Amino acid sequence: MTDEQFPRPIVTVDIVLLTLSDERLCVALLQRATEPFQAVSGLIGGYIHADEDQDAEDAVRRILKQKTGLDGIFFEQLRSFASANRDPRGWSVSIAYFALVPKPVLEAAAHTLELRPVTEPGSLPFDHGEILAAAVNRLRGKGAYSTLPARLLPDIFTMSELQSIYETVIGERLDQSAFRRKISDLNLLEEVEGEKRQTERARRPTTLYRLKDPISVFNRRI
Amino acid sequence: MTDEQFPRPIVTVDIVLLTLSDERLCVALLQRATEPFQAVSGLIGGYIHADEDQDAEDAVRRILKQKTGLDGIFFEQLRSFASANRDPRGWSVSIAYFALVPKPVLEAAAHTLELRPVTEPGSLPFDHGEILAAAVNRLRGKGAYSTLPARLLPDIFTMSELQSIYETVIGERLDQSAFRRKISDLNLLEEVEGEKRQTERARRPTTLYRLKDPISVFNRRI
DNA sequence: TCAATAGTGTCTTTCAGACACTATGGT
DNA sequence: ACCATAGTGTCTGAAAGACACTATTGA
Repeated sequence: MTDEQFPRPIVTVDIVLLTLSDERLCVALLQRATEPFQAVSGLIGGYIHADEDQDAEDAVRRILKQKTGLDGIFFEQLRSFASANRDPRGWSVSIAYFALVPKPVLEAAAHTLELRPVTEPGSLPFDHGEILAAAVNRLRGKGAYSTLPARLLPDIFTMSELQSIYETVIGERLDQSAFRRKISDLNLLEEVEGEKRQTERARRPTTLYRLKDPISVFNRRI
Repeated sequence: MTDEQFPRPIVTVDIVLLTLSDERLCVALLQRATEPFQAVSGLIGGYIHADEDQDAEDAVRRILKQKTGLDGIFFEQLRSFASANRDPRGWSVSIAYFALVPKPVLEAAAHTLELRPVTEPGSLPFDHGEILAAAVNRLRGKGAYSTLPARLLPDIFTMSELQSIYETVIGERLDQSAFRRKISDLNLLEEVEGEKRQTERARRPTTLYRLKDPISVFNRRI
């Protein structure tokens, strides 16, 4: 830090907003209003506003609110992407975040978002394809060792729904018995009183659960 | 990304350079040449030079070379720290990296670095304390599931040295038998011909090993 | 009673931890 | 012969996977 005669790079925040639609992991995209890549769908992003944002997380919250209407959803920093050529406007830094939202919450709040399966995201502007891939990787990796995947469900859910979401995130089938045993050993959930059966075509009523802690990380793989 | 009338933040790169000294994990600090915090020891860092650096990793390599003389050592991105008040000069972004270097390599190349145990780093400028803590956390967390800790050893090492470094990084004693079994199951190492006993006071000669791959990540905990 | 999912019991295998044991070679 | 470290064998207990089993209730 010896010299400050260098041009400052552009700094933006980009958010990989993930949700579950039809048992598939999907990314929410927004059509760009301005150049470059005007009218192309890309990650939700924006400049940091030095006057209103105290830190990068503030910028994420503001941008999510402004551009999607969402508020109070889970997000965490992924990493930054910084290079001379990722943006045609010049040297730029994107501080990338990934966010998880239950589909119903997304539908209630969101403006006009486009959902695409993460496996076939189509062509994305800038290096958004790479950022998306990094987010999915992170979710898959951390998903097996944390309650992260539960952030894709509503606050209250059944054990089957939880298992199903883990299967989707991790990408493999899990044994029902072992799954319940592990979840129960880890003591992550609490029962919700007034059990009732959800929408499904099941006959037998299902116990409902909620997370004790917003987010838990553990050693053993689910 | 709608508007570009906002002042651009300062963007720097900061490197948490870790090594092992006396069985303790230490961070290498550099005395700052300029304000703010002139003459205070802090992380190795610098501005991105938009003209010479193609990306952030280029900046890391350049800064490491210029400020420490080190070349070709392991580093990876940690995360970014971005806020209005982390730097008295204004809104700033630090893309933080952590790097691992064997002590002999550090001593051979380094200019005037100061080594401090990560457990007692003293008072650091900016939010460098927080960045250091994040780096140590990452190393501890990832260390048990990868060959990362081996980057603190020379290319060729004994099984005992490897075990010892894992113990230091993870922060707990490991059973010798189980350790060797796991390492051998994972098939990470290859024997080096011409076994010889190293410096120690051991009587029996020791087999020497090197890593097959620069870095490996695995599922099971060491 | 049947369909359909909820939820449990138990066997087997795998693996980590503990710990005692053997091996080697300089002094 | 002895010491200090290198390196191995084996027992035990915990947990994972496989899979069959029972439970509940609307239709």
